[in-house]
Amino acid sequence: MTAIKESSTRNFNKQVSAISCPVTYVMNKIGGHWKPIILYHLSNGPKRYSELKRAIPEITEKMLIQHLKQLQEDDLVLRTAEPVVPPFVTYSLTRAGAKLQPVLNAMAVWGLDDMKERR
Amino acid sequence: MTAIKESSTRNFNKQVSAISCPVTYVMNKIGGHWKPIILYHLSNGPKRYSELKRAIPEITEKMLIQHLKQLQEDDLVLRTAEPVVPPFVTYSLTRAGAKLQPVLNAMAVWGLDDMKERR
DNA sequence: TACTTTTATACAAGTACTTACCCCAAAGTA
DNA sequence: TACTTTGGGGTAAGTACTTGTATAAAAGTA
Repeated sequence: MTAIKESSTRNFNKQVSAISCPVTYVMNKIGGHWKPIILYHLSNGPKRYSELKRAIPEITEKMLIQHLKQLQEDDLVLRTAEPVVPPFVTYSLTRAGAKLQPVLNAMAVWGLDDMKERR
Repeated sequence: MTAIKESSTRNFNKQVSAISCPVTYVMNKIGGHWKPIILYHLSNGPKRYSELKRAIPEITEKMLIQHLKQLQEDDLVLRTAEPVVPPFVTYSLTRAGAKLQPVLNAMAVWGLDDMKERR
């Protein structure tokens, strides 16, 4: 799962900066390329793993799983597995994750507007 | 400047996905750890290079310059240099950059709230 | 003269992110 | 029997991100 050194200079810096800058705090939680995209797709309601995969065809399975795990650890996403075969796993937003909606919406609005302007 | 291969699989995927998902489009422009942070600091008004450096002590000069350049290329940030020695360079948001304010504000609001909840 | 200031650039090395490919369980279906 | 389905795990290799250190110009200051 690509372990991240707890004590790297990098990690330390990111943690320090999060204390004083709220945007830095947010980026530590949902930064990176895929997380906001995953959260955006989940904001329309819970989805199965395979549905997410279809909704975001460009992401590899590895990345999808990895980010879903990190989002679980940060308590933004909830994983619900039913013990059947083949597996039936559903991902949904937690309360904290649901609160990200205004952020994701603001992003989507800006994105659509910017795409239009540059056309 | 760490050239990025135009034709990497990675790049291709990111471009493809941007077409259908507005959040993906946004992440292609302001994704990564530092860009939103830089934009956030510039949203309070234009700043000199050295002011940005002081405002974000955890970023290295390399990263700061590199991201400022990319933001210029994406037409989100404007660089204004006065031809004096020592140099006097000011960075400010473009019109498109200024429109990101709702996004950055939504982030800040969520961050402050989440920090409070988890205390 | 030597040191400081500001805004960078260049190169090497380390760390993280992403892809590519192969593997698995256990029930259902051909 | 053999193949399909779902939700992953493991490893290696490639690519990008980040740091660290050295370097520069040209005027002002000690």
